Amino acid sequence: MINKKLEMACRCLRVLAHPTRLLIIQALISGEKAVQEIEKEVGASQSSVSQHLTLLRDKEIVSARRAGPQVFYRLQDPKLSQLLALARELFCKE
Amino acid sequence: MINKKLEMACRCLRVLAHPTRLLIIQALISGEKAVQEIEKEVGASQSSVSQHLTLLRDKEIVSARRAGPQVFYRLQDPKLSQLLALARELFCKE
DNA sequence: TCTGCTTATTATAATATTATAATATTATGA
DNA sequence: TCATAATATTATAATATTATAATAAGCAGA
Repeated sequence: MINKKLEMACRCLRVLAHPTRLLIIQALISGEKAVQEIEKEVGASQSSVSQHLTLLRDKEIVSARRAGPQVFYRLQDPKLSQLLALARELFCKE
Repeated sequence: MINKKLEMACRCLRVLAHPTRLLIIQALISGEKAVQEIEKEVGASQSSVSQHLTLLRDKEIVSARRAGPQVFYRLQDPKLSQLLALARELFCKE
């Protein structure tokens, strides 16, 4: 009953289902940002943000580009904002 | 930064992010079903299905209706199938 | 190469989630 | 009330996730 695709979708959803990671994704909807900027926006520690970004990268939800000492992250698929909008509609009623 | 609505959306997403629970939701897209039918469709034990249904009920993702000895479950919001479709598009590529 | 800045990794203790087994509840018919 | 079928709850051991602290690694300018 439980196949590979279902497992993968679950793992991706689970990676989305974390407050800090949702904030990171929210921050990236307006465009790519360096880790430092993300840290400030979401208000989490360097290590924490880096680890969350690793999880998001592993699931190919975000991708990274190095520019000198900085690493810029961006969303892989703009459909992600649709997913977040739907989640808001469904789960943030009134 | 992290507010109540965000927390709630996270908790709901986390409840979605489980293989058995996704199968349950999938099974309910075609209409309401008794627990027994759900058990058969998803291939999980009585206790397991019941516990998963409790989590889904707690988050108001499904609702229950008792009819004699049976309890029928259904999806609260048809938008859920849109969410699943989007998740499939995003996370079940090729 | 040394220094400073940015980001990543590792280790770990605390907490949360899960599956299973056992038991309890609820409803119905004999 | 008793027996049975359907569902729910509880307890618990195994596993997974998380935040924090410490350390490492990558890059650029002096």
